[in-house]
Amino acid sequence: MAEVSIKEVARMAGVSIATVSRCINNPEKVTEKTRLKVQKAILETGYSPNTLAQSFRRGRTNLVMVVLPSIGDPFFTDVMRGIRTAAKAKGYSVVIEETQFNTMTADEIGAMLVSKQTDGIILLASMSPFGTEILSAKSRRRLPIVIGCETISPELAEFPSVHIDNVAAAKEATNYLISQGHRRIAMIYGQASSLLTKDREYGYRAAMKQARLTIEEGWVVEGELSIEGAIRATRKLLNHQHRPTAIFCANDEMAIGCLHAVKSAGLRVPDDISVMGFDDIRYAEVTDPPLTTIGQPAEEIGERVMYRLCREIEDGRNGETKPEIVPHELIVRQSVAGPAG
Amino acid sequence: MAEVSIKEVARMAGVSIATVSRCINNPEKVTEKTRLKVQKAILETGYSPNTLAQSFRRGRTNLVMVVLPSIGDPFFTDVMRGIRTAAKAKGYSVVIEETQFNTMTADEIGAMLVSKQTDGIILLASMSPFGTEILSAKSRRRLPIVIGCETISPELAEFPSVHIDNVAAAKEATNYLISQGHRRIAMIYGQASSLLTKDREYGYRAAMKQARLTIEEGWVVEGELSIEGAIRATRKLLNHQHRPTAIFCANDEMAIGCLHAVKSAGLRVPDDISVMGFDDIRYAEVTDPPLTTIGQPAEEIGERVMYRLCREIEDGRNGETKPEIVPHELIVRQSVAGPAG
DNA sequence: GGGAGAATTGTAAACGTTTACAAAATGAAA
DNA sequence: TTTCATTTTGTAAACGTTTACAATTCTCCC
Repeated sequence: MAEVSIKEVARMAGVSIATVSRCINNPEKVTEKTRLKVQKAILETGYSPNTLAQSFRRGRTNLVMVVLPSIGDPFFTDVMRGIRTAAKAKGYSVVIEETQFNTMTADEIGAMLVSKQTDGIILLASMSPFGTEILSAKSRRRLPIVIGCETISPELAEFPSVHIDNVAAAKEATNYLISQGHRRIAMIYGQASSLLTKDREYGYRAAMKQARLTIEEGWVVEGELSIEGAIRATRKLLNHQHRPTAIFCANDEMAIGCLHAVKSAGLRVPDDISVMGFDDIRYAEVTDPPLTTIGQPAEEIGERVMYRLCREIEDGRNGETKPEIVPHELIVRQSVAGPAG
Repeated sequence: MAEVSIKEVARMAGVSIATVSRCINNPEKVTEKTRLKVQKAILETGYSPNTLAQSFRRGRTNLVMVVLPSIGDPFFTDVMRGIRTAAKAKGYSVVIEETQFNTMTADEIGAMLVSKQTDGIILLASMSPFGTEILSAKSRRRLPIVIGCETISPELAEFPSVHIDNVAAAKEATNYLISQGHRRIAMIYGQASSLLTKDREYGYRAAMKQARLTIEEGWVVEGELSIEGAIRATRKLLNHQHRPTAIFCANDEMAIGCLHAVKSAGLRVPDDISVMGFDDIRYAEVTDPPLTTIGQPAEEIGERVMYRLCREIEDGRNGETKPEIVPHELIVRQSVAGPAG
C-alpha cells in the first residue's frame, strides 16, 4: 500500500496532481468541495507523501545534527531531551554525533554541511579544531549553526548561542568553597582540546585570584570528562605535596569519579575533602554524600537552542548573534563542608 | 560552492553526467583515463553529490531509527555507541526515539515506516502496543526491523533479535543471592507496559520457585526504570511487614535509586540489605558500595543489532529469525553479602 | 585493414514532488 | 448578457540523481 503516489490520488479524485499537492500544503488555496474530494481519495488510497521526494524537491531534509562530546553524560541527555521536544514540535528529526571518540572529523562535518544532509547544526561542546573549520565553511555559505552550553572561543563568538554564564557560575561555586573556609582549592577540568569547561576553569581562576588565594602548580588537572579520568586526576591531587582541602570538578560526571577516588583512598567526604560538582545531573542527588553542585536548566537550554536553530534555518542568518543567557543556581547538598583543620 | 551539481562536473571534465555518476558509484566501469579527468573536475569544482537527490532516486534514506525507553540510561547509551559504530561503518545515520515519555505513538512509527523516512528500525525495548502495530505494518510490507535486548513477546518473536539470555541471567542473579543465604528476596522490575524487564522478572520467579522460596505478596514492585521510581519502590519494600533481606533490581539505574533509599532509611548495604543490579553500567563501579550486578556486552549488542539490520535492509527478509544470543556475566562487587540474622 | 565482440560512453527517461504560469471557472458590476 | 477581476484549477517544468539502452570506441584476431 505504500507505493501509491500523488498521481493515484489525483486520478481517483478526478483532479490534477497540483491540486492534490495544494490540498496538502496550502489547503486555503483550494475549494472546500475539491478539498473534500481529495481528502476522501487520500484516505481511500492510503496515500502518504513520499518524504524523500519532498526533501529533494524542497531542498530540505528536516534533519538537524547535534555534535556533543558524549551522549553518555546525563547532562547532555537532558539537553537532548529539550532539543528533541522542540525538534518534534517543529517537525525536525535529530541525528547525534559524538566527538569524544573522534568519530567525526572536521572534514566530515563540513561534508555533511555542504552535501545538505542536514538543515542545521547544534554544537553542544565544540572541539577547537572544529571551530575554525566550520567557520570557514560558514563564511562561504552561511550555514545555520547554533552553539549550546559554552562559548569562549572567539572564532565561534559570531554564532548565536544559548548557555548559562559559565564564568559567573564557576566563580560562584569557587566562592562558595572559599566561604566555607577553604583556602587550598583544586580543580578538575574537562579535556584540553574541548571548549566545554574552559569558561569554568576561567571562573575558578578568577575567583581564586580575587580572593588572593594561590593555585599551586599541579592543582588544576585534566579529568577527560569521564569517571575514570577524574579518578586518575583525583589520585594526583591526593598525592600532591600540598593536598587541597576542596576539589571543584567541572562537571558532575567527573565529580562522581572524584568522590569515589577520595573515598577509596580512605578519606571522608566532606569531612576530609570537599567535592563540588557542576551540572546537577540526576545522579547528583543520590551520590554518597549527595553532591553540592551548580544547577543548569539543561532541558530548557536544549529547547531554546533548537528553537534558535529553527529561526536560523527558516529566516536565514539575520545577523543577530547575541547569546541567550539562562539562569544557573548553586545547589547545596552534603559534599562540601568546612576544611578539616 | 555547494550548488555545483553533477552537470558542472560533467561539463568541466568533458564527459556526460552518466559517466560522472559511474565514476562515483561504479569506478570499475570506467576507464582509468576518464576517471582521472572526472576526479580532477570533482576536486576543482568542490562537488559533492546531493544526498537528497540520491536518497530520492535510490529510494533509500540511509537513515535508521532506534526506539528505546530512555537514552538517559547509560546501558542504552552504550548500546547506542555500538549501533553508531556499526552504522557509521555501513554508511547509515541514526535517529533516536524515546518511548518513555510517550513521544511517539504507534501510528507515528507506522507513518515513519510507510513514508520511507527510515530504511529500518531497531527496537531496543518495545512497548507492547507497538508490537502489534508494527507487526501489522510489517505483514503488509516486510519492513526491516530488528529487536535488541529483550524479546519475550510472542508477537515479536518472528523478528530477528540480538540479546543475552535474560531469563538465565536473572536466574543466575537470584541464585547468587540465594547462595549467599538469602531467603527473603524481593524484586523491582521496570514498567508494566514495557517488555524490557519481563524476562528478568520471569527468571527471578523461576529461580525462587526452583529453590522452593515463597515470594510474598508485595515483594515484586514496579520501579518505572528510573531512580525516583526505584526509591519509591524500595520504600514500599522496606515498609513491608516481611521485609526482604535482598532486593534484585531489574537494572542498575533502579539499583542506584534502591541503594540510596536503603541508606536514607538508615540501613546499611550490604550489612542490613543486599542489593543486586543488572546491566553493569559505568556507574555501577563507583556506587557506594559498588554494585554486584549482571554484565552485558552492551556495545557488542549494539553493533550486532545494527549489522543484523543492515542485512535485513540489503538482502531483504530472508526468513531467518533465529535470535543471536550474546554472553552475560555475573559481576561480584560489594553490594551483596549474607543476610544479617 | 576489416570485422566481431567487448568495453566504454552518451542519451534520455524516470523517480514524486512543488510551483510558476497559463487557462478556466466563478462572481460581481454594469 | 457582457465584461472584468478574482479565485480556482491544470499544464508542464524543474529539482539532481541513477540506469536501461543505444551508440560509440577499443581490442584483438584473422
